[in-house]
Amino acid sequence: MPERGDPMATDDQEATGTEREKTFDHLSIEKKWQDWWLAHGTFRADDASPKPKFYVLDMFPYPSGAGLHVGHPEGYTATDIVSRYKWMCGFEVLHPMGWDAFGLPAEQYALQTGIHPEITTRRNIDNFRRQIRALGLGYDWDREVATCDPDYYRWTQWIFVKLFERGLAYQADMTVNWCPGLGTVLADEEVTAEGTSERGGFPVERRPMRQWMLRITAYAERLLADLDGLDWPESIKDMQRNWIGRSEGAEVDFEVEGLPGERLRIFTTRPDTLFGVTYMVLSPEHPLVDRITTPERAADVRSYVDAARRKTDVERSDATKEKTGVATGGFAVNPVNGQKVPIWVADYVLISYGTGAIMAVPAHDTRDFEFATRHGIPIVEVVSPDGRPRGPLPEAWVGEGIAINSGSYDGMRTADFKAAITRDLAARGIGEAKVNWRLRDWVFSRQRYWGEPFPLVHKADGTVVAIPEDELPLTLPRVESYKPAGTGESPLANIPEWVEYRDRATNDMIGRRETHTMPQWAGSCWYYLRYVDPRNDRAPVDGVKERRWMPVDLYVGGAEHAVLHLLYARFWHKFLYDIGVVSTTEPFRKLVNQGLILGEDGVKMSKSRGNVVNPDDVVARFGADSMRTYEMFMGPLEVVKPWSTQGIVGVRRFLERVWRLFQGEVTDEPAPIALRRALHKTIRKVTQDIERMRFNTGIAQMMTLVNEAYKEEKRHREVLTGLVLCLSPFAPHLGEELWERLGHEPPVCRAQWPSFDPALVAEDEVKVVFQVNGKLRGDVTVPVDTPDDELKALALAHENVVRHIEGKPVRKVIVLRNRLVNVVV
RNA sequence: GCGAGAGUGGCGGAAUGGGUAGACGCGUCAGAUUUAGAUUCUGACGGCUCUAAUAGGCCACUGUGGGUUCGACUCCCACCUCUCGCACCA
Repeated sequence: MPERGDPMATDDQEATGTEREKTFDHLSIEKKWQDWWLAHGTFRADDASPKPKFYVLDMFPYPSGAGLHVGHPEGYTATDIVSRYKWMCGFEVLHPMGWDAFGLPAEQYALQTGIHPEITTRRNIDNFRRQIRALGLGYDWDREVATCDPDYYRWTQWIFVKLFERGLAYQADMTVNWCPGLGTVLADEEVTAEGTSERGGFPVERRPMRQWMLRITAYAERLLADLDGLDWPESIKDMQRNWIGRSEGAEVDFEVEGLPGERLRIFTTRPDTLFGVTYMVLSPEHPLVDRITTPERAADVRSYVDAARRKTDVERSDATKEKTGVATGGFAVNPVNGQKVPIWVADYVLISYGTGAIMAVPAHDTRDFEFATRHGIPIVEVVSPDGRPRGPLPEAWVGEGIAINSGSYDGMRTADFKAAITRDLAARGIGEAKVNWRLRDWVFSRQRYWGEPFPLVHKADGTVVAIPEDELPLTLPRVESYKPAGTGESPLANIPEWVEYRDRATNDMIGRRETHTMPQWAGSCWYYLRYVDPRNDRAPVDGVKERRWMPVDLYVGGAEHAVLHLLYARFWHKFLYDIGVVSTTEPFRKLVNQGLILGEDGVKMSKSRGNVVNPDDVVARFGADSMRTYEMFMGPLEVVKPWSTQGIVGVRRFLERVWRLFQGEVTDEPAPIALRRALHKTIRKVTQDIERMRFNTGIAQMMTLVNEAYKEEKRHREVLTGLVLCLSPFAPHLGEELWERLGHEPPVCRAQWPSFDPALVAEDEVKVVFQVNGKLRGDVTVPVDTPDDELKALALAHENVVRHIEGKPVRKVIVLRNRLVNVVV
C-alpha cells in the first residue's frame, strides 16, 4: 500500500495553491484536527453543564495484541456520529472509552514469553488508543478506565464484598473439566468431543472442585420481568428470556417401594399427564440412586453411573445421541392410581435442573418416547386433541388437548386439569405448584493469575471473611511463573508470602487468602458506572453524578454479548440498586447490535484465510473519513455485510467531489429553488436517519445533493453550509476543514445542527400515475392537491389510457390524491 | 429439534399504515478531455418493438407455489434456501 496521500491518482497530481486543490491530503487534515480536538478538550463531558445529558456507550474492547480490526470502528463510528449530532443538537454528551483489560490471552502470552501481562496489556492499550484516535472518534479521554488498574478493580472487589456480605456469593463444589496433563481447569469450549484437551490432546476428566458462585438466580424474576420495558432488539430480549427460562409446573412426591417414609420428588410441567407415567428416571448423580438399586442390579448401575461421570458436559448434552440408561430394580408408586412403575437411571436427566428426577410419560414427551421405545417400556396415552384415543402413537403428542385414561379427570382440558390436579395433590400433602428456572448460579472463579483477586480470607476454623475495606484494593502480586499450580489452584497459590494473611499489628497468622481470581466478566459488569465518576476514591460512583448521567441512553456493541455480559451487568446493576449505589433498575435504555463485517470473499475475517482488513492500512490509504463514511454506507448497521475495497474507493470519490465543490468562488446569492429544496430535503433525511441510525440512506441523500449542486454553475453558500453541517458527523476532519474554510469558527462539531423549512420540503408539483387494471399506462405532472375529479378526467382523457380501455366498460375508477388514478375495466 | 431473522439487477443495497420496484454507490461498455494512462465529465447497461432520429409502445421481473385486493417486494397460507442463537431444562 502507498504510504501517503491521494489514493486515486498514481503520481504527480501535486496539489498546488489553496484555491485549486483537486484533492485533499487526508493525512495532514486528520492530524491537524485530531490535535486540535485534543488540545481544546472538545469531547470532555461537563458534569455541571446545565444542558440535558445524553450518554452514549460502546462495548469496551479487550485490547488484544492484534490491534483493532475493521469490525470495531463500525460500532464506534455509529456512536460517534450520534454523539456529534447530539452535541450539535444542544446536549451535553458523555461518550467514554476504556479497556476490558483482564483476560486469558495476555496470560497465555506471558506463559510463552515470560513478559508480565501488565506490560503487554499496557502496550496493547496504547496501540488501541492510537488507532481509535486515528479514526477521529470523539471520546472523553479524561474518563478512560482499564479493568486491570488497581484504582478500578478496587471497586470491583468492593462490589464483590457487598455481594458476599449479603449472601449472594458462596462456595460450592461444581463439577468442572479438569485436565491433569495441563494441570488446569478447562472451559467446555477447550475440550474436544473426544474428551481430550484442545491444546496437547491430554485426557480431560470431570471432577468436583470448589468454586465461588454468584446467586444470580435470586434475581431471575426481576431480570425476566424488566426486559419488557427496554428498547432493545426483540431477538436479544428473547435470547435472554430463553436463557432465564422460566417454567411453571408442579413438584410431586412418589413413594418408593421398600423404602417407607422415603419420597422421590420430581418436577413436571405436565402434571396433567400423571396417569400416563410408565417409568421414572433419576439422574446418575441423584442421592437416592444407591438406596433404590437392588443388589442384583448394583453392578450395572454402578458402571453406568461411573461412565456418566467421566463424560464431559459436551458429550452428555448431545441431544442427538441415543438415550442410554439402566434399570435400578426399584419401583415407585404413582400417587394418582397406585400403580408400580420401574425406576431407571439415565443421563438424559440432569441433576442441576428441577429435582434431578423425572416422571416419564412416553406418550407425551419426545425424549421419554424415544427412551421407552428403545427399552421396551409401555406407552400409555392420556391426552388427545379431540378426546378420543388414537391407538399406537407413531411419536409423542406434546400438544394440549383433552384428558383420557385419567380416571375421574377424563374429559378435562389440559389447562384446567393442570390446575385441578396440582390443587388436589397439594391438599393431600404430596405436591405443590412450582416455578423452575433454567438459569443457573454463576460460576464466578477462575484458577488463573490475570484477574481480580478475591478479597477473602479462609480462616483456620473454616470460615471465610472479607478483608477490611481499607485494605482494598487487594493487588495482584508479581509472580515469577505464570504456570498454574498444578493442583487446580491459580498461580497465586504458589506465593506463600501473599497467601498467608497476618494481623497487621501482631503478625499473627489469621488465615489464607483465596487464590482464585474473578472471571473477565467481573470488570465489565459495571464499567459504564465508573465512566460517570472515574477518579472517585471514596465510592465506585458518586450519587449526584450517577443521577446526572445514568442510565445509558444508547449502548452499541456486538450481538455475541447478547446473553452473558448483558445479563451479568443487569444483575449487578439491580444489586447496586438494592444497596442504594444507583438510582435506576436497568443500566442500558436502548441497545443496538452492529453486524459483523465479513472479508472481501464474503466469509468471516480470519488470519488463516488471509482476508483480514487492517484499519491502519485503510486509514493510511483512504483516510479516516473515507473509512468511517464507507462503513456507514455499506448497509444497515445491524446487518452482516462483506467488506469491499471498491466500495471504499467510491466513498473516497464522493468526499473528493465534496472537496472540489468547495474550491473556487462561493456566492451569497440565494440558490435556485430546486437546489434549495434538495438541500432542505437532505437536512430532513439526514436528521431522521441519524435518529433512526439508518446511516446508509442518509449518506445516499447527501450524494444526491452533491450531484444536484454540481449541475449549477455557481457555488451557493447556503448549500455548502448545510451540506458541511450534515456531513460533519460522518467525515469530521473534512467537516472541520471545510467549515473553517467557509470562514466559520471551529469546531463544527459544536455548531448548531441545521433545521429544514417544511414549506421547502413540501412539493408544489407532483407526478400522478395512471393505471389501467393496476398496470402503469401513463403519468401527468400536476399541482399538489389537484382535486380527484380533475385527476379522473385527466386520466380518462390520456391517450394511452384510452387505448387500453377502448371497447371495455369502465367498472370503477380509484383516485388517490397526489399519487395515482387506477381505471378498472 | 426449538426459537429468531433474512431471501430484490453482475455486486453492496433503496423502497413496506399495499399505490411509478431497483434511490445511492460499485462494476461493465461507449464517448468527451488527455501525447498516453490515471483523474474528471457525459451516456448506456432485462427482453421485444416503433422511428430517419428524438419521443414512444408492449412484455417479463423482488426465493418457489397458492390466496386476499382495482392494485402485493409489502398482507395471509404452504414450501425451499441461508444466517444467528439455544440445544435432552422434564
